[in-house]
Amino acid sequence: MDKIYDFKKTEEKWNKKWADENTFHTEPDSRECYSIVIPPPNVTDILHLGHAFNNTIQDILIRYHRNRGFNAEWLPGTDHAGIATQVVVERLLKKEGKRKEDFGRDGFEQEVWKWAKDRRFTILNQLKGIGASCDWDKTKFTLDEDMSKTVATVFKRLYDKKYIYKGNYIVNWCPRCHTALSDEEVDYKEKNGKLYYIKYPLADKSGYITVATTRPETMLGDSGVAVNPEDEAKKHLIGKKVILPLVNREIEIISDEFVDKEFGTGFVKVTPAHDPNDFIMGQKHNLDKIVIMDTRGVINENGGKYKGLDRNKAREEILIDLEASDLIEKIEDYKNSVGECYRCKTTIEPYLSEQWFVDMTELAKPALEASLNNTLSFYPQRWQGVYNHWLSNIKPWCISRQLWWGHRIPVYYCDKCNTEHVSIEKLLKCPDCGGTVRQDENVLDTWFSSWLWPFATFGWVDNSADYKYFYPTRVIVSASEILFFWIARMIMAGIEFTGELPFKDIFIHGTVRDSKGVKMSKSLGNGIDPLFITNQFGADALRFTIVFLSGQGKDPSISEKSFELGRNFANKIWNAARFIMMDTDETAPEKAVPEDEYDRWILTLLSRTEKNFNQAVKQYRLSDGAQIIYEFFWKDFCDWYLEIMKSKSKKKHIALFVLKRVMQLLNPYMPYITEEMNQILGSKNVIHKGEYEEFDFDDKESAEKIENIKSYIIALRTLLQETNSKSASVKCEKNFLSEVKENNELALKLSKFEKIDIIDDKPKKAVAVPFSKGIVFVNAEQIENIGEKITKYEKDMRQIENEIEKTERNLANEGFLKKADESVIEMMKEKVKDFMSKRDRISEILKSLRK
RNA sequence: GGGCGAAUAGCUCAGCUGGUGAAAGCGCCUGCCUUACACGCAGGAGACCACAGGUUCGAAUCCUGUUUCGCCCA
Repeated sequence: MDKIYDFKKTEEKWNKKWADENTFHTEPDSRECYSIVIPPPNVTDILHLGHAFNNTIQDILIRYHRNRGFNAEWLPGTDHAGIATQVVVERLLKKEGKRKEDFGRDGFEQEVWKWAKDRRFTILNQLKGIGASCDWDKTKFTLDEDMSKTVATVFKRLYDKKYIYKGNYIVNWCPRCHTALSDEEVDYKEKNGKLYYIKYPLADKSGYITVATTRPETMLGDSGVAVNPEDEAKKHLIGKKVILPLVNREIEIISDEFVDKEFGTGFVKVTPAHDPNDFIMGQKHNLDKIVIMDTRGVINENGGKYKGLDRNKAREEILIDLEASDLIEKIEDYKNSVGECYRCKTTIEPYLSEQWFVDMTELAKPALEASLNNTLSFYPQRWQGVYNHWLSNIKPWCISRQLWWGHRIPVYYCDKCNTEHVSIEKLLKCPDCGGTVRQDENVLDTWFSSWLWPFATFGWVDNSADYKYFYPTRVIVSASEILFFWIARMIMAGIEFTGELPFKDIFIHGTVRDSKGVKMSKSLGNGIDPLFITNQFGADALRFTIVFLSGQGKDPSISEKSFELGRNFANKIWNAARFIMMDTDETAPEKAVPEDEYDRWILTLLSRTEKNFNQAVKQYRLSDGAQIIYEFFWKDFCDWYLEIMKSKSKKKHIALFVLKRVMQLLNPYMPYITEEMNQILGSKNVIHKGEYEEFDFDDKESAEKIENIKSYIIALRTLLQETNSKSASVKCEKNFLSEVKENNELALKLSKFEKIDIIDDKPKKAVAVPFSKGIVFVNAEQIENIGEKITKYEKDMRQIENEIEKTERNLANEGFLKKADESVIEMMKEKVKDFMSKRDRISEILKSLRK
């Protein structure tokens, strides 16, 4: 075996084997199943550290349960990502000097398919490289035929129930992408804008009022001015008319409690077709909704002389004209948040248009109920509140997008008999009159397919065997950003269409950040490429490190250097195994037969480790799980058990046994090296299909004994470092004498002293170090830094006395004795005893120092 | 503006329903190439658990307020 672990060789080997044997594919059988569906990455995505983190978590859960005999199914796939993909392809075409209109709708769709065909697998192939054990045969794409059929079926059901409807609403409109955006697709950014105070003359020529606005160009579409009914100073103007400047339209002053008296002048212009709040006000007061721009953001015929100007140019012109008529009172600097298209960063336009909506009211009710009665569990729990709050205030979902890439809305219009039909199959003729029909131009919001993902992917629409067996899934693993528009909606869809929750647990993990705590992003260039990490440190190292460093639901902060942690751990495992298997062809035994107290000690610790580990994974505390194994393996097993084994020339079967079990525990975190070790350790089965059996072993006495011996040896090592002497003395409690004698050889070897004397009498002048059962000394006439040592031990003394005092005060307290648990009182008594002997030891040391 | 969360060693953080002498990794200091591992070994320093009150026999842990930071919603 090599001195340094060669992860590349191992990873290549197992990746090939797993692929060749299609190891992770599974079919329904009699076992209990454990299934997860992947949050489908966008087809435009390439693997970043966030994906690596998200998928490592899922893989750990899947492999853990596969090891434990579940029929574990992890279904992979990708999302067609409507806008994102269309934008990418349009950009590519632009480089060739072409526009999508040059191809026509069908032609363009084909262009996108050309691009997406192989792209669908890019990120999934990258996932294979980090060990993701997905069932690749079941890979899905949201535009697969059966997925489309599911989407249309679901659309029809909701349409027939009248949950889906068409309506004129204010939506977020991107004039660049030329489509409506959902709230989630808009990024709001604080911007330094201006607040313009514009005078609107009263119609009766008795003066003017002043309105304040950040978007003066929208005045072309004003159909009212509003004041708060409680605004005493302005009350008398309600019902009066003003003349809208530049347009010369007469509009009314209305009252609405929605108006903020403190904003601007207290007069608010109302533009129902270009502002969401104004839209609501307009509905209430029956104001005209005047659309003043086209879908490209260019002023239309309702804008009079400004027609044909881009919205930004129109603003400039309007300000010049207002200025010329002396209608601008003042202009102030003003910070406001402006919405941008998440794709192309164009400022979005609130725009009145006809769109398709889903009324979510009824869908939300059972989804909320499932959370309130805890049928759904959130990890960490605090997300439950966020979820509940959102579902309690749910709004209609705008599902139409003016794109060419996606699921086209399955609605057909017959112009001959003026009817509207929804059809799952493509409709060619009007079912009523036989006339030709045309399909709705819009496609559906990408999330309209994603929300069906957990059941659609398993074949719900055909009521397949997979669907019946693998659905519902067990857990969804996701970041918090998509709790609402994906997770909550999947729950609603699951209940509505399958009558079941799509998963029981919701595991929300953090966002990966750089070492300074800044979110990793392409634009900042602070991202770490997971492929670079797997090249440099190995996939196991990548997986282990990222999970090790992330608390439950916490944002892990990570730099390239961080991954040394996982690499070093893999190397430690490799070398421990190399050492154990040196000069032996033994393989790991099925059963552990301990031969001495060292064996019983390490087996006790192993058993405790396994219990803690299983507990951690069950509660989704995966980072705890990693740390539990790390600590046991490195600190207990390598640093002590193997060293003891070396010194005492012990047999190797217990070491082999422990090593193999640790490999089994660790397999979900570091699949490659553990698989490799498992094979070297003589196992025929690959770990991930092995069935884990509980291991129980408990010998408290041996455990305690060895801990005391460790404490003794550590004290000797400290002493050696301080004195550089060859021989030491030990003075200890009587009940520890036999251990000292029996372990003399071991103590010499591990401490590197050449001789240790057991003494009773008080030492003369000496350097001393305390341990759990006594003191170790080196007699010395000259003691270096004696002052420092005295100061240190005096400090210790004060602390110990404080503790004793505190604890004794407790034990003397009636309230404590009455209310505290028996075990706690016992512990406190034990603590006082311990501290007292510790105090004695230190005072003895101080005495010998002061002589 | 409303809601949620965080604040523990130089850094990243653990500490589960109050009873621990506050844990770990990285970094730092000292000594080691001890034939498994320098991607290592041994030893050590370093934390009045953000601040102010309160509840309790007992608070890093529960409550209230303050400060700072983050996220979400409007």
